[in-house]
Amino acid sequence: VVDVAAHRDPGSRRLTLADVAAAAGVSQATASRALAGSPRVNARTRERVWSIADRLGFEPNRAARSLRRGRTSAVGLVVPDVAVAFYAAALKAAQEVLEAAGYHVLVVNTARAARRERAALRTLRSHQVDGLIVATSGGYEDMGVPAVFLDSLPPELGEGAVALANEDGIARLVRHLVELHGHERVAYVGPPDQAGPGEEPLVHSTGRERLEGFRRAIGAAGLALPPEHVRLSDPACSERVARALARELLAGPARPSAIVAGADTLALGVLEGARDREVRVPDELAVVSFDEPPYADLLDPPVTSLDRHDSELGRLAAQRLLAAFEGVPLPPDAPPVTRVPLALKVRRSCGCPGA
Amino acid sequence: VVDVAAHRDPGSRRLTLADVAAAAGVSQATASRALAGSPRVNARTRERVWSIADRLGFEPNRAARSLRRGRTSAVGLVVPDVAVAFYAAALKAAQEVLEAAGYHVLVVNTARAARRERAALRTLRSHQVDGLIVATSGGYEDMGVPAVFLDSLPPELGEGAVALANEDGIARLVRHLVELHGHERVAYVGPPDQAGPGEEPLVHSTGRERLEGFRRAIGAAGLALPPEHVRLSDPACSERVARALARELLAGPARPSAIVAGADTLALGVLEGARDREVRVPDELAVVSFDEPPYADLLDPPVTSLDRHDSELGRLAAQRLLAAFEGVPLPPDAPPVTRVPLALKVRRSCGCPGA
DNA sequence: CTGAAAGCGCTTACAG
DNA sequence: CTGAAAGCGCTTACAG
Repeated sequence: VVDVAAHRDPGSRRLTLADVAAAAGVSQATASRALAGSPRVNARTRERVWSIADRLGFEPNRAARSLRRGRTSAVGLVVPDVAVAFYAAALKAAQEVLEAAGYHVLVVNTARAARRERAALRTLRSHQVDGLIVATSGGYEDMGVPAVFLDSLPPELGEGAVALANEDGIARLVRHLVELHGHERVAYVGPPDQAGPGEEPLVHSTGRERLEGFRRAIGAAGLALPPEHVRLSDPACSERVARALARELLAGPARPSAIVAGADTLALGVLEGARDREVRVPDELAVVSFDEPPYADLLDPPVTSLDRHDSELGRLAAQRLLAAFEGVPLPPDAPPVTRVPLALKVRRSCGCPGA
Repeated sequence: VVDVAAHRDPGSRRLTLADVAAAAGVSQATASRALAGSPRVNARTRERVWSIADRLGFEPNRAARSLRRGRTSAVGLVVPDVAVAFYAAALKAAQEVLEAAGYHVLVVNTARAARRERAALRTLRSHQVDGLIVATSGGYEDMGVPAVFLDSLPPELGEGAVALANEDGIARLVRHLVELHGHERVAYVGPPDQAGPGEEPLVHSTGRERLEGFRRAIGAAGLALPPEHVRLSDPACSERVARALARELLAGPARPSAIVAGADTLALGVLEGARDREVRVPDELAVVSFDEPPYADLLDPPVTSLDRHDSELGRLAAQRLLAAFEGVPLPPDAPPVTRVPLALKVRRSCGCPGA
């Protein structure tokens, strides 16, 4: 029923290389070489072919080229949710790098489901993508194609991986609360540390790293950590869940004096939960966030958080993939995961006077 | 230099239909028909081919299929900036609809430059995309492929267009300020009403519609509108520019008592500008926003705005494109542009007591 | 119901 | 420096 061709002007069959070659009075082979900028073609001929192709508005058929070459100049980008600012920013940055190198990008959403991730990967394989950038939700399997991982890491690291300095970042937040503000009852609301039941575990998943970072930092500070002061959210880190968790945390008698949120959406949920309980931030409760919320300065109160490097993550992953394409191996002494360090941006939610 | 093949295991040439056919003991033609679910193949044969293909993990080569069929089952999505929440949400929704219908999506960023948009469109044509969804920045030209427009509209409307009810939305905001709060000096900070110099004009561009909507609503309310009370931002609607514009608006003697922001980022900039001038919102200045800012409830003050329909826009555009693929024309009496109506969400920045 | 064969539009050894 | 020809992996008239 689909009739795309009908949309085109009646006689205007799509232009092919043969048309360009005929118009230029050369063989198709020469036309192909000329357009590819091959040095094995006369400079004048090349100019002529170029100008004719340009005048006619010729664009080579990529399907034909891909079929013939056995590669597509396409890269698949697999993300849990493009509508999340973090992934959108990473995608944009990765795309800029890849497009500049002549690759185009196929984006697929997995909705954080391992099964959908596997389906997405198969689709991308059938597209013959030359490589993958994957923010895995636990469904990654080798497609026989170079893969670079972003943010969340599977057991096997493929051609490389780029992630935030999760442990170190959490430690910074905890130290600020403890060393500067003297908090002793610090609770945590963070992303879950494992995939859903029945899904592959993420050995170095972001959630686990942040959670372990928190435990370690609290331990290093010599503080007690009652189990009920550690709360994990749903995988999407939804504000709604964090709000409920914060309400629970603030209900008991051993109420924390500070909360570390393991993601910006969780921090926003915590602020709402505090408001629900009429607990004033920062006077009665300090709140700090791993990721910077959008417009952190305009929030009530402005939220102290680590700075964001979403774009940098995307850019680095793309660069790593391009390096893999060119056969540059990971240096043997290089750490398997490139870690992007994070700095603290102090605002008012922690109790500091703010900017 | 690129050697993707080297990544694959030595002997494991990628599986082809011929392999499946051989394993099933049928011809390639029969295997093809079986996998396509053609009724013109014996049910038992079909089952056998299916199970073998499944066991082998066969995925047909899309480049070959596209080349043969003359269509790709790919749709191009052209947006100014995927990292902007509005486009990210629209993209996600469009993608869900298109993937469910067997299409995949190529996303291209234009960075709001008409020239980059033209380049993107040519790339997509060379991909032989079957259709386009375009949030144009003024560079659209017909590629001989069905196109549906999203949010911003070019002179010629292609197969259809989906946009927000811009005029009506602005009118709602103005009426709320005037009729409920009695404002008489209402200023406007909005997106620009035309493309940059030297670029094609956008006849129905979002910026122009909102601006005209504002002028009309102020006129309908019988209020004066000094020219200096209308300020247009940069095309990206950056917070920084809006902040400067708000500072200017609030400096003069004829200071407005209310500001309508034509986009959420502009509203946030206006809040910052007011803070810079130590003008309290909403006590000394009411602020309302066209789009809802992220976490509007947590801002200081919570921002009164129209509700968002980003996903709906994407979904509708995708559905319209699928209809065009199936040859469903726009009904002759249908308006050329589907308008999504917007409702007011009252919070505190307008002067209302809030929720 | 099944198969042999042509052909989609490129690129690239292979000759010259 | 240029051309004729093969072939990438599918799908689909055309025969049977």
